[in-house]
Amino acid sequence: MILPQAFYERDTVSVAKKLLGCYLVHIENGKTAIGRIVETEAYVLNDPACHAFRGKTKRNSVLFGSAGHAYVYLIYGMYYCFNAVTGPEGTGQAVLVRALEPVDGIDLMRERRGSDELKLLCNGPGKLTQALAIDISFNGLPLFGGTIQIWSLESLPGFEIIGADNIVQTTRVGISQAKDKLLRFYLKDNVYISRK
DNA sequence: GTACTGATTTTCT
DNA sequence: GAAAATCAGTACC
Repeated sequence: MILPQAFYERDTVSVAKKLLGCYLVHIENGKTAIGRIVETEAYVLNDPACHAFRGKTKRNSVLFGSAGHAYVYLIYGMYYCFNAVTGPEGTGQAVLVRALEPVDGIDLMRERRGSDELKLLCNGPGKLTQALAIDISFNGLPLFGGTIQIWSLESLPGFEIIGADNIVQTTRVGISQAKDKLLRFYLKDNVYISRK
């Protein structure tokens, strides 16, 4: 099923954990690329590392919109990061998707990434946007019915339910503010995460 | 194996 | 002018 908008309206940390094991799907001109989310980070209220912390700007305006939309921005002048807006509208919170396990459209991902190595296709925020061809034009698009969607397959037989025992909680990557907050989550023992 | 560097643009000080 | 939610390549141990 496609995760409904209400899924994203809950608190950001819960959404970050619940997104683990879900599937990020990009369908474009009949070409499909799907990855299983294995690593996320929460950017929350009163969080100096969150782009919304210093108020609304042109770049982060989507963060202050309603939950369940994509927040995409350019980082270090060359890579895009993909987030899902969370929480009550206007609070400026989001979950950053940091790594995917390639599931479908793998040859397409290899082509876009210029690499054959499965483990290197989506194991980082800049890499997964490249593999799924996500760029700034996706900023603000809904995740519940557009060209980019997030699916949960938990209710189907044969798909693993992710519990607390399978989630590792640790500190976020690449930030200098609020370094000590434990707001990064990844699937235990998964080889497709960006780093230990 | 780890460590450092260049690429490149938006944003804020 | 500096820093930023990064990555790939190179140098060196």
